[in-house]
Amino acid sequence: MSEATSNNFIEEIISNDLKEGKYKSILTRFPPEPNGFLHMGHAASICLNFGVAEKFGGKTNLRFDDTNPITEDTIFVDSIKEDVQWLGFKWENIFYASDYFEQLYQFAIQLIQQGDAYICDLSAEEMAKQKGSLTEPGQNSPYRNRSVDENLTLFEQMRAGKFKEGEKTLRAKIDMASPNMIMRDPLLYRIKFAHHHRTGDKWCIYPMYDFAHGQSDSIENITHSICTLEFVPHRELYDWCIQKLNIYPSHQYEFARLNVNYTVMSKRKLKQLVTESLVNGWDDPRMPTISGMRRRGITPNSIKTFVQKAGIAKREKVNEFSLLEFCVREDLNKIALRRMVVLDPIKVIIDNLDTEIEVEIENNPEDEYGGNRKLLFTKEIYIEQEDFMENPPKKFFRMSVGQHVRLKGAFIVQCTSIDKDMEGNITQIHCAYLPNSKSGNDTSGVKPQGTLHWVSCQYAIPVEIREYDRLFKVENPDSEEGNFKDYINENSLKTYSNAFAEPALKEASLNDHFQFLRKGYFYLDKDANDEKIIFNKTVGLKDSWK
RNA sequence: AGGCUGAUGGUGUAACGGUAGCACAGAGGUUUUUGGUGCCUUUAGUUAAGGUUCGAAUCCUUAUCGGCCUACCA
Repeated sequence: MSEATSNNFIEEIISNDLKEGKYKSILTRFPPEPNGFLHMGHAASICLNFGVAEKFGGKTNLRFDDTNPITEDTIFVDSIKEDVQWLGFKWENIFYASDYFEQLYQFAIQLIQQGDAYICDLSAEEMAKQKGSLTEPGQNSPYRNRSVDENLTLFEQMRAGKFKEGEKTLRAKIDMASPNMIMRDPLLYRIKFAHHHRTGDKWCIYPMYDFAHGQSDSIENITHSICTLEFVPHRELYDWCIQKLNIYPSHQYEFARLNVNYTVMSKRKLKQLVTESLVNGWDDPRMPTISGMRRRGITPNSIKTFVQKAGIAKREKVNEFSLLEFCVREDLNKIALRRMVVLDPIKVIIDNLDTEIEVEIENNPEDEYGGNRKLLFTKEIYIEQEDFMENPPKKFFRMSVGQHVRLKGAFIVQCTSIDKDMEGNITQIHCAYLPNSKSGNDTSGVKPQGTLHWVSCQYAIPVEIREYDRLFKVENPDSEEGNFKDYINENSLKTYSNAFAEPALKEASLNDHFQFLRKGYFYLDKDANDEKIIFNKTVGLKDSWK
């Protein structure tokens, strides 16, 4: 099997670096901040970082970028670990930026000693004012030329808690006229009297992202530090720090974040949906979070395939949700156990049947070793309301008076009449079955055009089915006028509380993925219990009938 | 406006100066005891204008359009 898949531009860079002997092996890292749950965009980053390492025989560290104690928490650390593992990746080491706080502090001292950093007394507002604009240079801070000794003393006092929050900062001395705003004497350290999830109250000064990330990469000897496009302007500072400190030269490469239409992919917005109860938590099956997708029944394989098909490039892009659906169906079609569930039932009476007849149906036609299961065909069954029409259009292959249909795995039936209530609603349907049409032994010669799924009224178990639609009404909520929440699809959750499932589904577990025949792929909800069995619809089947 | 960055069918992605290909979506057909799956066919593209070259999606120039950057967030 010749590997024909071409490299993406990151893999191309790595491949060349390896070829030129720049590195003997590569080391990447996935660097989430533990302040929220991972989403599809993170999945892309995970697949990229771990994927290139696997592809080129390297390793990947999981590193928590925990330099802002205000927002970070161990519950996020735990969920992130779980999600990465669930996707099927193994990290070489787990590190935390906070592991390096002492080392980072020493790096800061080195910068001060070299005259490359200074303590600044400006407030946030004053600093912003002096920053200049995109077209105008900024002004130097009046504190820019403090002596090395004074800076050293002040920095030591900052660490010792001698100053209030916001009173002093450590700044890099670079260039207030740089066309790159990031390089206009950026903040390196700020004072925060906050409890850190790992270092506790040991520190009251914390490094900024720009002073922590590159150095952390360098300390770990990361060869390729892969991040998203918005960090492009930070690369100049990333390189500046490494060069001034004269430490291991990790290099940063940027790719376009992954977006999917009809949803949002920013931690901030997802958090808003959760805190304002617009969805039912981070793992709501409508959320593009890893935990939401897991709960919905989307498999790690299909996420990986999707990310792979979506590709890695440098231009902003929005992928179609239908590509994800395709990947999910492709995976689930091979592994999902076939079962019959009637979501919206109507009763059918087989008038000429007075016994129970055992029938056998395959568990998965795509799996020759999948085996069969037995079901009882009984006098009273449920079918889907939408599978019957009193006045059918020409191409309606389902049930209508006089028409023959096959009941999956059982018999051919012919509808004889319908009962209605006072208001004219159909209450039940009468049929006659063809005794010589049993599935597998059909000698009736009748060839119905349609096959319906069904459950026995007597043996079916009640279940709740939750069906999900897109979370937003517009393709790209981010680029619409006004607030993204104005475009929420208020009908994104539809609950069938009256559904009936074949008995085998009593044994459903979180290890099983199901295809409910003619309806779609379904997955047991984690909140289901013995009293209430709940299934989430993962994705529907392709439907070529309108 | 300053800097950085990008532009290939509806969407996403290849082609590394030499036949614009693949996937999804769409359309049509075929198979089928799931209107599923499989299989077959098909529609549709190099932002624009110049230039270099035997030959340009690719190199050069200009234009146009998009994204990002002025948080004591990451």
